[in-house]
Amino acid sequence: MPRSRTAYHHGNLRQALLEAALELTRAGGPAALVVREMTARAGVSPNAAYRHFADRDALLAAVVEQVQARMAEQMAAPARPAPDDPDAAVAGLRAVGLGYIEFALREPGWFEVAFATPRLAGAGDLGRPAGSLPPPLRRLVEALDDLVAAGLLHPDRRPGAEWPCWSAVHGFALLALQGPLREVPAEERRAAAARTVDAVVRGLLQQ
Amino acid sequence: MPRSRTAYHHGNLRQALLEAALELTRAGGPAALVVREMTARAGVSPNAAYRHFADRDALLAAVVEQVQARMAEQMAAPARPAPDDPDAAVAGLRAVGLGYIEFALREPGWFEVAFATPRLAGAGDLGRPAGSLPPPLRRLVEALDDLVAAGLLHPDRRPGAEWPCWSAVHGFALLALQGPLREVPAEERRAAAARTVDAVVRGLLQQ
DNA sequence: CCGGATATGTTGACAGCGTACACATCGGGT
DNA sequence: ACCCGATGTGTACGCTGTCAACATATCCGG
Repeated sequence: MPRSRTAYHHGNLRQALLEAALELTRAGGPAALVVREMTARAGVSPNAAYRHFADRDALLAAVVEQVQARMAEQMAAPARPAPDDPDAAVAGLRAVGLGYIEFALREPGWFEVAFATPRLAGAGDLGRPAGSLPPPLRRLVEALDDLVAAGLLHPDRRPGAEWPCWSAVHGFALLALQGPLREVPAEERRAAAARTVDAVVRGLLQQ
Repeated sequence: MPRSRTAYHHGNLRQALLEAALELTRAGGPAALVVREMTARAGVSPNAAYRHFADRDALLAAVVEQVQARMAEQMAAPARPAPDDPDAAVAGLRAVGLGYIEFALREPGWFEVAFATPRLAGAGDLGRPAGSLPPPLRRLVEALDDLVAAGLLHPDRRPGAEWPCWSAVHGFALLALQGPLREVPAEERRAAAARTVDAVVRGLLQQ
């Protein structure tokens, strides 16, 4: 409810600024988050932003949060498999990995933003409070738990299983966005993505 | 031969600038490459740099080249295995992967620099001119070829085998440098690195 | 041996960036 | 009815990369 648009007080500028910031970073990543441009799009003077964010870093952190949420939404979310369906468990893990890569390729700017923070808040301890993890990571944790439930991954091997998976898809995404994989044709790239996910999943199951 | 140090003409400024740039980026990555600071360290005015580099991007490209060379030097280079030694071939591939990760952790700034280029020159076509590939990549190509020679990887599976390997170690390095893996203790991190390399190698061999 | 051409370094300036400080204006509680 | 805190504006500062004009050292042909 933006009540009196008195032309001086905006209503809820914070929201408007965040939307402008999302628009900017979508096209150009974190580097495209320029305070003056963002405030101009909101029809406001540059310094107005400082009533809502301490500095550019704080602003970026807020954008990161928004982007991570969208990322989780857009990552394919198939129904979790029944505990006794091994094939579905493996398929679920694969889907999480490919979803990660797909998001990165579809929204390069936002993907870069999602990691543009000194410390990815609360992802270091993969510990118990599963609900407090960044949403994309929670998907991965669940898929691995399902793998254990299906009897495909020994519980002893469960701790730390996130890292190989995350490493593979994260690395692939970056090679495809900023690295040499950008120059290979889309078809071949898609095959490479599938093979990468496949290799790490297979390797994980047999360790 | 820096002959007359007449205090106006430097001798070979280009080299001095590159060394200053390496020093700066070593500590702070590409973002720390500040023209004014670099020229100051060389004892010269800011604009002097423009006699040797078109602009900051060209300068960065030159630094990238230097860093990639150092990276190749520092990546463990064990003797290539005999064509009939499967264990040695696998060990070789593992060493390349772990060397990549080790370099990234030992020289975070330089590692970031190594990828701070719009297009990683000539890495897109993993094609024939093996000598023209960036040095770190060549190591990987050789290790995979050795795997084929040892009969562990079917020649049909050889093309594109670089991507899963590179993805895994690259992703791991970034998660460890800028991502959540930074917060986990070094011991655990080392184990995760080994497991990641292991998983992808194992997965690759069984595809 | 000398004198202009050329390479190389300096000076000064400009636009764009994040942001600190002082001031203007609006909305809500006493 | 008033005033006070929240919110937006204007001005300014230091930092960045980079351009244009100028100064100086080196080299090459007469």
